[in-house]
Amino acid sequence: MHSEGSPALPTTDDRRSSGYEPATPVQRRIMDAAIELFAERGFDGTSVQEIVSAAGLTKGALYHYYSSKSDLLHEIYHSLIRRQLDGLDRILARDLSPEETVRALLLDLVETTAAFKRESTIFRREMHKLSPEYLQSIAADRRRYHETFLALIEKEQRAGTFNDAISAEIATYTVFGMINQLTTWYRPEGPKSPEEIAAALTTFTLQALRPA
Amino acid sequence: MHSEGSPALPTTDDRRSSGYEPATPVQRRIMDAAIELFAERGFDGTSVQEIVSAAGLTKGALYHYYSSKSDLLHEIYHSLIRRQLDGLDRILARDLSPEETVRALLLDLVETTAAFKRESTIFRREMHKLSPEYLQSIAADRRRYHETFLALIEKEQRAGTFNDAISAEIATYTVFGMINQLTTWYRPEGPKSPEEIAAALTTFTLQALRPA
DNA sequence: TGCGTCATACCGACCAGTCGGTACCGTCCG
DNA sequence: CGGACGGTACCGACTGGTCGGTATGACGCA
Repeated sequence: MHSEGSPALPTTDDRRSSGYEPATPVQRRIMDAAIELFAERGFDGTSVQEIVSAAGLTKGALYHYYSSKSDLLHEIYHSLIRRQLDGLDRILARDLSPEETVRALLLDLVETTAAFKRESTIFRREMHKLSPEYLQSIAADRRRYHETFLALIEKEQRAGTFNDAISAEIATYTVFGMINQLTTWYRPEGPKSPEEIAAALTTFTLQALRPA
Repeated sequence: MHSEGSPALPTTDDRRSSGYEPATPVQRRIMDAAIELFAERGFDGTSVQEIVSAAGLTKGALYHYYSSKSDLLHEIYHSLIRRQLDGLDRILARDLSPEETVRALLLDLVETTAAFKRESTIFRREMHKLSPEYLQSIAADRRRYHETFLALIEKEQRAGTFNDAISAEIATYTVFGMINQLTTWYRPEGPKSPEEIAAALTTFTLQALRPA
């Protein structure tokens, strides 16, 4: 159906596969400014001029590296999702017990969300602004995380180590809802460290799932 | 409308407290269009022209009833918050047991969020766009709900009927996070009714808080 | 007749994106 | 060794169009 240049989707030959950082200092400055402003004023509430001014550059520089304003948003989402999926795979590869897997996943989710709070905030607010095809790809990634977590709980319920009177689906939604909500109240300088938050959330979750 | 007769206690100050609806049909049409479009495209992503076109009117009509575009947003927030706080007060007035209070609160939150899904979505995404003074007032309302719920849990923990190994704060954040997350996955035509969702969430929460 | 209600026409500011141009680099030829 | 060459990085003025908001007046009902 696409007869000519369609929006660039993320491809597997990403040259920055060893890291998530932009290639040049100028790109880094642009992304930093964009993340800061998008998190503060929203995507539509931020003008390209504001971004480049904050970065101490001009529009020429931005459009030299990025094809559009949405391109910036795509980059932000992409690097965040990639980071989270990397965490998921890394933890699954460790082949821990279900309980320890839950603990490790929650820790990773909390730490990632805390460390990239602005990006997570943008993602939470502006996900719906993605182009349909891009949204589909991102949604698939998220679903994978969701399904993995759900399957983990359901398996243990069948084995009798988790309480099957609890809806695994609701439990999953609750956990991810809590993670998303983090961006609204977590403060780096606040009294609770990410580790403490993750520990408390894990206790809460495992306590709810503990057999009757 | 619920058949169970709420006595509709007329706590009337001069404002009409019996309903949250705009006074005139034209206002209703404007608000409906605004809610629909804000939920779909975001506040900044929606133009005033689009709102009045969708409502079959012109800008003259909108600016006759509302002072600005932000005013529409304020109205949406205000009626939603008022509805939720009314629910809170109504439930507290029933003086139920703590467990039943939790159950009733969660049911009301889920039902309200489901019934006003678009408004809740807008609220979740665009809260930060409120003017500082308005934000302060809305935040105070939210905090009241939060503090009430938190105090409820802490009181029972001291009484020994809830497990005090659980962080009451994390539990509260988790519950409200789940409610907020509802707007991203709840579908009126979906398999789970608001009542079922509320029941499952209540079970999950009370199970986690059950003494060791 | 007077006022609430709404339409029409319009404004200045600002928008994302473009384009001609420039400064500075390594490279290669003479 | 030097100077022409070409590519990358970036500048900043500009464009067509859209934005939220306003001024003014017509229409109908009390």
